[in-house]
Order: sequence, then structure tokens, then C-alpha cells
Amino acid sequence: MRERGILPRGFYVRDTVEVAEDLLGKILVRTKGRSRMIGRIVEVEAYKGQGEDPASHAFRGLTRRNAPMFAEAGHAYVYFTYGNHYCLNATTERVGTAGAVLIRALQPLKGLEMMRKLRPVDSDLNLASGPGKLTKSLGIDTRLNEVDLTKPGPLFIKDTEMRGFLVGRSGRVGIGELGADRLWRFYVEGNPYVSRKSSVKRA
DNA sequence: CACTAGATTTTCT
DNA sequence: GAAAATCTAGTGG
Repeated sequence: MRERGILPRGFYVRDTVEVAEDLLGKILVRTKGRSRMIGRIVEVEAYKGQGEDPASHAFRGLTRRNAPMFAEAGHAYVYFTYGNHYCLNATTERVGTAGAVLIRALQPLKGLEMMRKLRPVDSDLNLASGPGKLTKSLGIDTRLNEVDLTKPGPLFIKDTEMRGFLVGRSGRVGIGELGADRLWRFYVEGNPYVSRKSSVKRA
């Protein structure tokens, strides 16, 4: 059976910051064995390319780890960090131009039992409200690196009719001072599944 | 509630 | 050998 509403390649072959904002509200689908886990993307961050974004893995050019950021848009970029966490990105821009959107938080919609199994928590609010939590609860690791997000498979992203929410904006989380002035974190205003509520970043 | 420190291993310099 | 796009537990107010 064909999947309907999957975001096409063209959605991702655009400016990274635009793609990031537009990914809010979209539906992430993770199939694992017989189970299917679904969540609404409620928080993202944009990371740009070589020489233009000091906070980006791609800032100093192509390396083994960041290769997916330079490759075709619409694929997963999964990396391991802090000795115990995986982070999930969607790649952007044209081939040769690096870019990726870090998916930071999900509002779980379906397959919650499986998610709780993968990441036991006391409250569902705590299930996928952070980049490391999200990958843990969906069973995502580097085996899913470079998976095509525009085709039905273990991991893909669908469009949604959900609109009308307010978009919040702030500096990115967890980076140092470099690039902190760029307000490239976007989130669904007021959504309880966003990783940090009082995102104080005023000008 | 706010803040600090430790865990733990891959990747790059 | 150092740092890392994080998380949790622990301390103190």
C-alpha cells in the first residue's frame, strides 16, 4: 500500500532555515518491525554550511561524520554525541552545499506503547521532548544514517493539514557562543512537548 | 525551582 | 587528547 502525503525531495532542497521552520507541525513516521510510531514535530534547529555557521558540524568542511550534510537533501543525518546520545537531522540544500535541520522534539501521536518500552518514563510529556530522548524513544541510531526520508521505509516525514499554530523562535540550544546570535531554533508556541519551556532569548 | 556536575564514546585535531 | 547540536541525578534555596 502506498503512503500518502510524504514530503517530496523539493521540500528539502531549499534554504535550511526555511526548511526548518516549515518542518514544524509535520509528521515523523518510524516503522520498526511490526510497530509504527508517529509524532508531530514541534521543535527544530537549522544548521548551515561550510564557512557560514560556526555552530554547524559542516563549518570546517567535509568530514566522515558530516558527509550526509553535503549529500542529497531529504535524507537522515544521525550522529552520536556526549558518549550516549543520538541526534536526528533532515538534510537540506543542493548537493555540495551543506545543511541540516536538527529535529529536537516530538509530540507522540501513535505507537506510544512501543515508545515507552524503548524509553521508560513517568510522563509522556517526557517521552520525546529533546533530541536525545526522541531518538531513544523511537529506536533511532546510526544504522538509520542516510535513510531517505522521502520514501516509505523505516523513517520518513509526511505533510499535515495542521496549521494556524504560532511559531516561537530563539537561539539554538547546546552550542557555545559561536553562532548563538542566530535565531535558528523554531518551536510550536505553547506546545508542552517542546524541550525547554521558558526559552528566554530577548532582544 | 535553579543550577552544577558526571556519564561515556565517537570524531576530529 | 579534547570536545561534543544531551540527559539525569543531586545539591542548595
